[in-house]
Amino acid sequence: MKEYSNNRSFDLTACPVSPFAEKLYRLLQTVPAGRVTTYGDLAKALGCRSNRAVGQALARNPFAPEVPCHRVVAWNGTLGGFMGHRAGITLAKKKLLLRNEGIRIVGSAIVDFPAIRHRFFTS
DNA sequence: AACCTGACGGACA
DNA sequence: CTGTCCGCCAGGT
Repeated sequence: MKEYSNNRSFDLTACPVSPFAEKLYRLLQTVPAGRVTTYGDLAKALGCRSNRAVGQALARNPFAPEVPCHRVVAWNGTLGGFMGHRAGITLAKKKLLLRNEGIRIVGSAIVDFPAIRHRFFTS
């Protein structure tokens, strides 16, 4: 069963993760459907200077789709750079998930990316 | 502790 | 456009 006492909608009891990953997942959950974010944005918001560390944590995300890792795209709004996907999540499936949330994709690029890019820092 | 890996991002050929 | 290389750093072994 899931516990929500700490604003989490994933079960850390059943599947413990590192503090870094927990922070990341919780942050990612603030990205609403229909919006996307990037690895770099997540890293920056976490005060982490390694976007790779973010990607690594997302790659092992055991809480999909509660933790919407499919809303994380490359810095330039493309879905590419998805070399070596794991956990059976394919690029095609991500496209479907995103399109199901109203996000339009042409080729491997998100249409109107800057407009639907979620911003963690108010500006 | 040392080493390897990587769903990144940038630079370069 | 493609392919390499490198810095980044958390996590796994």
